[in-house]
Amino acid sequence: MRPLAHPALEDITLAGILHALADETRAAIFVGILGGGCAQRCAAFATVSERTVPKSTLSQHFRALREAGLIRSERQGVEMLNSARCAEIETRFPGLLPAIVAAVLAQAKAA
Amino acid sequence: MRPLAHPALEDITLAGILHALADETRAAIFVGILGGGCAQRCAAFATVSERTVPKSTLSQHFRALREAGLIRSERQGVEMLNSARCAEIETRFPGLLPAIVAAVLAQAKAA
DNA sequence: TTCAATAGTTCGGAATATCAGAACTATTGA
DNA sequence: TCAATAGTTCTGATATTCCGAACTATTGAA
Repeated sequence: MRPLAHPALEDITLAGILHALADETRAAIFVGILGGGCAQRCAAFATVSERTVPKSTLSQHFRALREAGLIRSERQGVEMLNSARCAEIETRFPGLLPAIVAAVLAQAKAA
Repeated sequence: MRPLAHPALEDITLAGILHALADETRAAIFVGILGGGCAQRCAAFATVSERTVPKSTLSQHFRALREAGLIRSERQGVEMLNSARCAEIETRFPGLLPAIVAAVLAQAKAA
């Protein structure tokens, strides 16, 4: 288990962000973390959009979000607390995350 | 050569858009089409960001953008004219494309 | 201290997507 | 009719993604 890799702000790329959020499950997880108010455990998303996500898949989704720079993960005892790096990303790509989150919510509402 | 498939507005998904634009080359093409003022031929992007894109790859990129609903392609004589479906998408996901385009430009400027 | 339980991670193989060269199709102008 | 131009499709190599199984790390008992 290698230590968690979080890219520095200047290493976060637009392509990385878009790729990470292009997956419906990951987008839902990210919005869930954002909307949670506080840092969220991975297991909180064992079911997403009424679909069960296998543990290994879930772990890879979190890794993808982490490596894209979208979330920060810190071990807290036996679990992992994940929070969104919104403020940082806002300085680099102003308005990007709010627009994507709004689109996620708009689509969820439409469905 | 089957007829060109353009999704209806209601069939355009956020995931599709993000996936299409998560590729640097495709994002550059899309921004180029947008910034061109008029519809652009595919061949106009034979080199993108100082890199040569093989014809077949270029064709697949245009197909990806088309199937994501980002562009509309119409044959005009021997060539293909591509235009962005911005206005339509704006009604479905307000603010999304402007934010992504701004991010593409911001990142291009930073590099 | 040892053990079991919990939370995530990594490994491995099958399914899937992407890239680019080669061959193909469609349109136009000699 | 033919050649030239602009894209598309086919194909095989390469790279990703998914998920079950095995693994690691932390904690709270017994």
